[in-house]
Amino acid sequence: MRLAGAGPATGRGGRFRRHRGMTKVRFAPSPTGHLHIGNARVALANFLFARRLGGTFVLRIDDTDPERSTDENVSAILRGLRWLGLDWDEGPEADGAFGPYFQTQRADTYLEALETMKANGTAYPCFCTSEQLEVKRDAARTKGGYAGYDRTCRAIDPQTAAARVAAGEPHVWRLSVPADRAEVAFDDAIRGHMSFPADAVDDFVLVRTDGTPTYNYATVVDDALMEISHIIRGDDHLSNTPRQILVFEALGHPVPVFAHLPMILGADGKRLSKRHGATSVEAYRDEGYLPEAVLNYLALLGWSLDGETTMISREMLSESFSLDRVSSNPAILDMDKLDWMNGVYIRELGAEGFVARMLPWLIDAGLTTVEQSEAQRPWLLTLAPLVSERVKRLDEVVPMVRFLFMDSVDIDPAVRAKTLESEAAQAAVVAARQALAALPVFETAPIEEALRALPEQLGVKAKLIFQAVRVAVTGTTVSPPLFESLELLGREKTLARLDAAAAGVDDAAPRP
RNA sequence: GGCCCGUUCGUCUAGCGGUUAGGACACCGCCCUCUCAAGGCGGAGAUCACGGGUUCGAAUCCCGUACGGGCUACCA
Repeated sequence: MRLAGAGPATGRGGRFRRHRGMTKVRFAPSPTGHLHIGNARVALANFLFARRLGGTFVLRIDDTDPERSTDENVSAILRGLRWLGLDWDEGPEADGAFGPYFQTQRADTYLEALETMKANGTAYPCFCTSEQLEVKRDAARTKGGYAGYDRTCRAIDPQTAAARVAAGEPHVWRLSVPADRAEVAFDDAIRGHMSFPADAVDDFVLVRTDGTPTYNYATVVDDALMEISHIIRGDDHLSNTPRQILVFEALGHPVPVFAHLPMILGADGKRLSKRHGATSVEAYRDEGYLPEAVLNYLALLGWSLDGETTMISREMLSESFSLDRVSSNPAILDMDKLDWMNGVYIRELGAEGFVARMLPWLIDAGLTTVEQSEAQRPWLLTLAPLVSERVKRLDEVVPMVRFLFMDSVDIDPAVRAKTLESEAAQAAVVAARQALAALPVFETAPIEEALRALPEQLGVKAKLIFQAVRVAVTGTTVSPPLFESLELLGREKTLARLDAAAAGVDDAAPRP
């Protein structure tokens, strides 16, 4: 493989200096309005690679399409990255001596680089119109293998071409693929040796008629000027790599190391899209996933530490991530496993941590307020372990604890019929009410003691009694542990609900 | 069409010439148990896409085929 030194003469490539053995990677999303989960994984790989090697992680916004580059679209990307804790060393809202970090603000840079390529003959003007090209393309395709632009304008002699350009004739600038080049090859850090026939690379457009750069051109100019040492990206860019290598060489810049990550697919094996569920990182946040869980899960998608270890913290990842353990086949997002992992992280939060995470959800649901929660703090800390053990996602918390915050509960008629309307259940509710009313202190241990005495007293199965009380008090057949729940609810509400459960049945189905 | 990439339990993966093909999620059963979870124990689940080679020996190396994916734009 030819490196810069052996490449075309640079003429005046002074700005394209060699990177000095420093590890420097970049994540360069286009501002689509959200951070896609697949992109997040690319960002994570770059972040971890940089951390592992003590290198620099650059965030660059590849917004060659100014339409999309709104403040909101950009900040959505930044929010997503920050939520995951992927801090960048250089880029928007960070320091960096290589900015600006928005392609829309680097127009002059691309034109300047083009001068280098004009001077060393690696770029030439093309006057073909889009319509002409389309005709040519169709003709070539129906005939067989299409091999890109037919290089018509490359044959125009330089003086003539320069004159036409000077005369203001509309034109684009194309890369001149070296005629003597047989192949373009490189060693991918993940997939090994890659080789492409040079004639599979066409003289693609570098700069459009309107003077704006194309992606494959702009990104190379930026990677070169920002001294990126390793380009870690999705394998949808694998086929673009030979094109980009040729531009690096034309600019007289060393070619970075490439690493192409496999893509993430939906459950049906197709490219991930909306119908597969959440695709944006913020959607995962809104569904109650913890950033540390998403991060851990994402890291394991296409990468493994040893094939055994699954729970890996960000810190541990930063110490152990390596490209040679990235697999090269695409991975399907398994929401079940993500849910499981999220549950593990939730359980590891501890009471304090869990309260901190669930509080915004409670407030959002209108169950409490910031002010109230201060006073409720000890109560919330008691509640935390009862709930954290039973949820996989934070969005499950509100439905599970709602009964604790309401004045009364609604009971589904079918559930009521099944658990509360039998005579035994009615007797149990009444007996439980009496026993609980008589307790000197309304705490879990005495509550449990009182209720456990009931089965023998009444000659009824414990499960029937507990289930009746549970439904009466929580409104559902599934709830956090009963005795603890009653303490958290408090005597007053508990007794009121037991009364209502008895009365409710009487109203609905008066006994003879 | 052309050029590239990929293919180990349903899913994520370990494996890098000799293993009873290992682990995790999901699934099933048992235990624990006031429901649901969590936890513990056990189980089922992969002719390593297929066909040829190379080799004493192949999931591992080579070549084909099939299937999936990407690129092939004055999109990124």
